[in-house]
Amino acid sequence: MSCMYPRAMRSRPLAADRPLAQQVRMRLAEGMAAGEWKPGEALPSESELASAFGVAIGTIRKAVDGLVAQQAVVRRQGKGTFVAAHDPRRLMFHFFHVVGRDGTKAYPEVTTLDFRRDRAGPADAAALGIAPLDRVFRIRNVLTLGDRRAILDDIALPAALFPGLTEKIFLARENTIYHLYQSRYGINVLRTDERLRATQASREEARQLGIAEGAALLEIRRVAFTFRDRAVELRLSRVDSEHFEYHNTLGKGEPL
Amino acid sequence: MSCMYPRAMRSRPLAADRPLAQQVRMRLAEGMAAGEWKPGEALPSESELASAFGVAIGTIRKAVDGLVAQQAVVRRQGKGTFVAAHDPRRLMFHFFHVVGRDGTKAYPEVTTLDFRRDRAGPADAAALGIAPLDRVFRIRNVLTLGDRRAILDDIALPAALFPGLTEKIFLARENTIYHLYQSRYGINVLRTDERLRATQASREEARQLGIAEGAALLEIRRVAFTFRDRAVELRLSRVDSEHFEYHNTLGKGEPL
DNA sequence: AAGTGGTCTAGACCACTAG
DNA sequence: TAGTGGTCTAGACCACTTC
Repeated sequence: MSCMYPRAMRSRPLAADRPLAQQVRMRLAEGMAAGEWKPGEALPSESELASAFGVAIGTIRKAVDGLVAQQAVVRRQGKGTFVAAHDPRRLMFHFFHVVGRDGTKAYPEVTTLDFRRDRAGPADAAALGIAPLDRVFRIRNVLTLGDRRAILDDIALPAALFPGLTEKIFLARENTIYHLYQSRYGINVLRTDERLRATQASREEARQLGIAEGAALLEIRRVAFTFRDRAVELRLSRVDSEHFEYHNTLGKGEPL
Repeated sequence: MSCMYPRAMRSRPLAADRPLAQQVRMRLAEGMAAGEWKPGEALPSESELASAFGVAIGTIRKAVDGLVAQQAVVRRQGKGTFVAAHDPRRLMFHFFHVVGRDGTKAYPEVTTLDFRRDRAGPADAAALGIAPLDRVFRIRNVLTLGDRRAILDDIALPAALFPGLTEKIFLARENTIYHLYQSRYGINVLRTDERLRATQASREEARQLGIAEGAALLEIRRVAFTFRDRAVELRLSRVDSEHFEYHNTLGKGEPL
């Protein structure tokens, strides 16, 4: 006698034809994007999710595996599964690849030089996936690593994603800018796209970084994305290449 | 009545206490590192592996999942699981991140300027994990992208990993240098570590790249690793940053 | 003791590939 | 048609956390 093969959710209308686990993963991702579970909060337990979605617990586990691989959630044995929060290690992985040439790996200290409201130019709009003339916030920061000015950052944020943001709120943030994105706006950066090139310091750049005009600068143009590949930040970084470098490891996974 | 819980391999001596799936993955990785299955060849089928290792097929699948994530193997439905080969897409992912500033994404054409036997200096030795004065091969290449010289490469290879390599063999290679590593020496690059900084072209660099002395150069110092995190190549690249840039995406995984 | 994630098993059916 | 990987189920036991 053959076994029943109960296909849960078989009556779901929009269920595409993707594997169940992927469908579950997308539904969970949407929930996080919509703020149903905020960064740091716990998702329902796997058995709860299994009965809620009407699938086997193994399918839930596979779905969550995908979210873990994306670093969208973190599992803690005996406690639960939590929406990823920006602990320092996560920051290091996703955002901060600049290290001292001598091997130093300090966390940067940020000083904000300027904060203003503006409208997007054509290049900003293309990078951020918004319309030209849409509102943006522009921020200029200097990042210090170990008592030395290392990086000059120009950041552009689509104002639509950061309702009510003001210079006061921005400057009053407790931790990093990513904590702000996350805690106040529930925005979690999942992917970044970076383009690097070499330039030479302009007079103004040299002054603000405390280096010589014409010194070698490493320029990084980065776009950060959240759920649904929505761009949340455009950042132009200029790194003092005399004392710092960009470090990148490809092909991770556990050893062997 | 409770179910039996047959723990296969329970008598294995060195079986550490790692999960079964990880043990299986490591055994498979060792087999590939030892050349038991060479790049492009098929592994035994999952059911064969399951009975060979004495574990459930689901455990084999989990082990292979890990190898797939590492890009050490590729699955093909209906055909089998194959040791990764250096198709162009894989190359693009692991090795080649330089693109035209206008968005061009061509494959590079390589011209070898020099090939010689030498001994490792202290810096080479440290990067490659070998002893100073160990034998190395040194190669200088110029890479051309779309009719323009783009990159000047200085490569150092530990001679111990490339027995019998000669300039003649090196120059007679059909495809890329990675095809050579793979087809002749069974070496598969799984991980790379890259450090980038900005410099200015020396007189010789300028001459060999056909650019102006003092022009902005993007310098990439890369170490490539194979199984067991063994370093197989040290490469110093200098990129014409006027016309090209380095492109990097972090946090992949399927969308959403 | 109860609840959570972590690992493993056993076996079903599906989809693709080849002879 | 036979064999391969791809998906899903159902349920066992293990390890960690909290009360």
